[in-house]
Amino acid sequence: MEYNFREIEVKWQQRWKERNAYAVSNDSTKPKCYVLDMFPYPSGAGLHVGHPLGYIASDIYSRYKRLKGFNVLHPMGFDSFGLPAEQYAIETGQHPADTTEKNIATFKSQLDKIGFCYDWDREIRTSDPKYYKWTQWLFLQLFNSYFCNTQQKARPIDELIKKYEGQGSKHFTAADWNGYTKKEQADILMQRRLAFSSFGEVNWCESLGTVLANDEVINGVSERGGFPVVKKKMRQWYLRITAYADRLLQGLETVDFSDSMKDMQRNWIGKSEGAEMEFTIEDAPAKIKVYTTRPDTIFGVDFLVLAPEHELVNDITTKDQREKIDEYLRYVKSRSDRERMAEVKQVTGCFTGAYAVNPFDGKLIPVWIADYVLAGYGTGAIMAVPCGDQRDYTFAKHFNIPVTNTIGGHYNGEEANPTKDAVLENSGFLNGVLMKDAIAIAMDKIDELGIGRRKINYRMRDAGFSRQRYWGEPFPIKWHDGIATPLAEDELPLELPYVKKYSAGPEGEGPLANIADWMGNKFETSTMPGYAGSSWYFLRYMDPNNDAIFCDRKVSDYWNQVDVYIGGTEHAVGHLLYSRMWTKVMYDLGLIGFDEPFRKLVNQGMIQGSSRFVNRVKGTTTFVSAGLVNTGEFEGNTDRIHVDVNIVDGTELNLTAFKKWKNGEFGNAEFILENGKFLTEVETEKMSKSKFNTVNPDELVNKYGADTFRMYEMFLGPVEMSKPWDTKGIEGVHRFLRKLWRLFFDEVKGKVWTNDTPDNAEFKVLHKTIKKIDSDTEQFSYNTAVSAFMISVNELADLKCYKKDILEKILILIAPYAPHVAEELWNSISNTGSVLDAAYPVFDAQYLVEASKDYPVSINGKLRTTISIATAAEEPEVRAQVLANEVVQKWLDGKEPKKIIFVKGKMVNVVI
RNA sequence: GCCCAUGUGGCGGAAUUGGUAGACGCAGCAGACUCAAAAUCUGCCGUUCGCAAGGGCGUGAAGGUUCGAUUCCUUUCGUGGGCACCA
Repeated sequence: MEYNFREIEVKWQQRWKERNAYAVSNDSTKPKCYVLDMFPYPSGAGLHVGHPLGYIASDIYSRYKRLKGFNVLHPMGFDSFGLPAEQYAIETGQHPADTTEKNIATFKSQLDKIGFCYDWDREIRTSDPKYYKWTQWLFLQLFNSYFCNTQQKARPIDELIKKYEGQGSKHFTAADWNGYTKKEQADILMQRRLAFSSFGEVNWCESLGTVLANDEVINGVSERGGFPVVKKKMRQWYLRITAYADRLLQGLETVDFSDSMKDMQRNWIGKSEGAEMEFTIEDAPAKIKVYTTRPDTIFGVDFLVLAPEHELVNDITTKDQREKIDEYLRYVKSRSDRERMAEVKQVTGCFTGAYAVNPFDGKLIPVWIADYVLAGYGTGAIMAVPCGDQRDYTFAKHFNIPVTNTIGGHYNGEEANPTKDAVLENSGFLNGVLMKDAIAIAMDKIDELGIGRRKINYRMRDAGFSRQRYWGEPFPIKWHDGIATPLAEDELPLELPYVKKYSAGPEGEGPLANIADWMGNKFETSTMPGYAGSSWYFLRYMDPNNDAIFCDRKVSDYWNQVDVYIGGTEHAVGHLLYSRMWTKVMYDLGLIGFDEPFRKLVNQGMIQGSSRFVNRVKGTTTFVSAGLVNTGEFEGNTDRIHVDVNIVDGTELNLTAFKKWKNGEFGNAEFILENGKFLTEVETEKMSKSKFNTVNPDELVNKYGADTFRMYEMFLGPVEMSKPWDTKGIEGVHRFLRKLWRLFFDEVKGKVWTNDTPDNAEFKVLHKTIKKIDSDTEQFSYNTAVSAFMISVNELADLKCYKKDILEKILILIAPYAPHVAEELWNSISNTGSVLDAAYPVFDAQYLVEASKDYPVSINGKLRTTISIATAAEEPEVRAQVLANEVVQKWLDGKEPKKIIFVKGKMVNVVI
């Protein structure tokens, strides 16, 4: 009987499906465990080997928790709204709904072949009206709420309206409020809503007549067509995530994310404490507000820099400078934020002609504009201190602005020094004060003089929440006379209308603006962004078919937080912050009972592609093996061509397959071999179709089986680590599973397993394995767990152990990793029930007790020998044994050791 | 540029987190079984000196702390991810 994985896997997948083995109940006496993957965007390329990495890890964990007695929720769904489907529609005319449907079918069949334990009855799709009805409903909750600064939480906007009607606000009286027009009232309320509408800048491409994503803009021109792209102000929707900045920071203390992930979120939020100060302008009424975290450097300010988009630029620019400023503004408009930040070496800027007055000493300082200052951060203006800030210094040198030194010897005249440890000089009332101390003194002075105030600043901006696109959730909003009016709950979902064309509307509005019916109803024409649906999907899985509410409160109280969330770091700041914010809002409004969605986060690494290249002699059909490319006549005379990684074995090209590849494009190729082989070059790149480095899991599952595929993906390395995909090692894992099989059945002899009683050596192997697998599985250390299984099976094979008492326990341990083969063997050794619900083996330490240990003995930290010493031995005994050892005596050469270090159970080090 | 991660044999990686560097697997080499092939099994497998015993070197690079450093600190180089309309 041989290991016929194809038959076994199909059989069990069917049986599990028939008896609903993965159905999850919301009603159980068992403890709950919620294991979630970041759901995929169903792209047209299908699943590649990178996708399943995290899915397999979470599947193993789910199955393991189930064996340990938990009621496990492990769902899967699709993030099916998004830009790629729309771009594909523009290119091919196929409707996104159709392509998305097709892609999801492909994804599902691919996922099923790998044998995941999903409860498909709980599947969700963000583009399904039954789902996005609740996305729209939640948007309305955000729209109808404001952030109460006293309570530090979201409250219904009606409470604010009542307050305005009854007592007014800081800025207006109740009588004022009641006298305002509807539009004026709406505008004031809009400034407090958690989902609000305002004006923002977008990438505008005049030639395409559309707004573009940053990804669609390359070096200032559109990716499609290469047309110029400029910034344009348009009405947009935003989420007031900045209101939650502090709570998003505090919440990080309560969750189990990696430190690096928390760092990334903290940096994104970018909280800083400093002062906002006003500089008056000489001969002009304007005042420029700057934000600084270093008010101690105020006497070192040699110029001010405004962001080119700053609203005062126009007002303060002098006649002489007008032309130059306009020219500079045109230049800036063509550059993306990312370019502006990245190209630091290229110093650009322009003098406005205006001078500001230093509020402390009255010194006149020139006002410049430069693109290294971003409008979105702080006040969009900075005070430049060249002796303390390198960018300011570079700018000053480039434009010959004299540098004031306030830090004495700490400044060498050649580069800035951002120290806080200098004693201040040339600094008026701060002279002689240590900079660290001067910060607080300067703050007090600013307060005292009334020229500014202390301020906490955040780098984070409110989140743009509208897209001028078709394939997204419509906003449940109508516009009447400039007032945004929400739809009533019973009008939801507002369904996305079916269209045949996806081109932008007039003035760059979304494609919905082309629909007469839509415009007649005065519906909002933009749609929600990709992250709308993904900001709350983890709640819908709990109660996916509820028509009355997004998720019943009793159900969300039961499942509560996601216990483990698995996904890539690329979502570190976007998706994770948005879903954390939505959760906090829902918590504030009493819709759910917890305010952090994810208790623990596991970051999976990226699987990169391993590209292969062949080298062709220029202008010929002759190909040269990799080792010969830089030799003789070939040097510098070859082109490098991507070749399909699937027709290369390691680095050796399969010549027959190559000739057939791409419908025989290289059919008449000739090859110059080395040592009888044709070798390719290797490079690690992003996995992508165009680089011919994608590997389809289907092919591997067909060839080796799902169990082998699952274990091999885990064996590649730690889940958190990025690594290039290489199919080469999969044979080893397959061999291992066949070896496991042979402990039960022999190809010739048939059944070999027995009911004999195991001996101590066999129990030792088993319990060593239980201990290792249990802790590795709990800690997501799956590569070492696979290795431990291999060691265990190797040892059992060496011991010729075919005993059921040992083997059935091994089957339970391995069931989360290789469920099909485990279930097959479990059933064939006549166990009743399914291995999916077996009781997890319990580790017993008594089998691992040892009488002695081979201690490594080092001389001066270098290993020289090992000595077998009783496990219980203490220092004096060990000392005597070590000194009596031949090798140690040889190294001592008659001398006394200076010191002997003994770490019980670890090692001995003799210092000479 | 800023933020985060990472660097160990020919390759993927391991190392109880300061205590035997290279577990496990791939590839390779040698052998057994076979008419042959596949499958399987056995041995070798960082580098260098040496017949051997044994020694030197070795975790991107350079310093430092320590009895002892892949692990901690400083500096530096390379690679990957993110940077707000890709998801």
